[in-house]
Amino acid sequence: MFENPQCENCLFKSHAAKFLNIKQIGELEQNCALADLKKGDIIFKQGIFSSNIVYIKQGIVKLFVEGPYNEQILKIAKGPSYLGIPTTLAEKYNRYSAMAIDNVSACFIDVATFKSFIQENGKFAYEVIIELCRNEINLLNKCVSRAQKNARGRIADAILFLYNEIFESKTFNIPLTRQELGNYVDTTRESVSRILTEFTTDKIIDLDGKKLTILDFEKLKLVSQRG
DNA sequence: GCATTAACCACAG
DNA sequence: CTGTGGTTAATGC
Repeated sequence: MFENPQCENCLFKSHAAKFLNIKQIGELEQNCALADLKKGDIIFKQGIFSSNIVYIKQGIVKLFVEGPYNEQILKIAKGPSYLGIPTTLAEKYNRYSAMAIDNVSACFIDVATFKSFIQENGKFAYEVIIELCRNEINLLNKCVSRAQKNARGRIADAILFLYNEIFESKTFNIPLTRQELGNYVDTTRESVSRILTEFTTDKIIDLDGKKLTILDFEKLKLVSQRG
């Protein structure tokens, strides 16, 4: 009833997987399972043993940790993207959780198989490293944003991030509640609400519930820098 | 002092 | 789940 996935001709094949040879593709097909997830589905959970690397083919996910008071959103990501490489390769128990915040199509890859590709196939490994590097640079930028910008600047950054990295369109539905957006940019849901209405009255954005349109891109970038 | 910023609380859709 | 108003604390002229 469950067939092995067809990795060779996958429409969402990762950059790294393009370098796998026939034998390795065969191993991947044997050791990987597909899942279609809905908004709100947990992909993996903090504190729980995990033996899979997840590859998101399509869809949007959030990575978060359960902090002492709130859930802290570490990252919003969309497919195609690997998920959980740091926490699965370096740790026994997951250090953070991942949840689908949209419909997601994901592959769960056996970690031993994934490790063997890294050890046997330099080009595959290189592509994986590049993805990890990009993630790290993004996190560094977020550190600076968090430490040195005020709430307006951080929310402007979040809007720019959603535009640049996730939707690539000036109109999109914010995939998070105000509370989650607050947890993402280190502020409260009240401040998010207030600042978004400020941006609306300043004609920087247009807002209708979750539907956001960037009206004044230059001004938004200015707010990102100066708050 | 005075202004700004943002968290916390409460209440209403 | 959101938006808004009041209050309060911290910080910087």
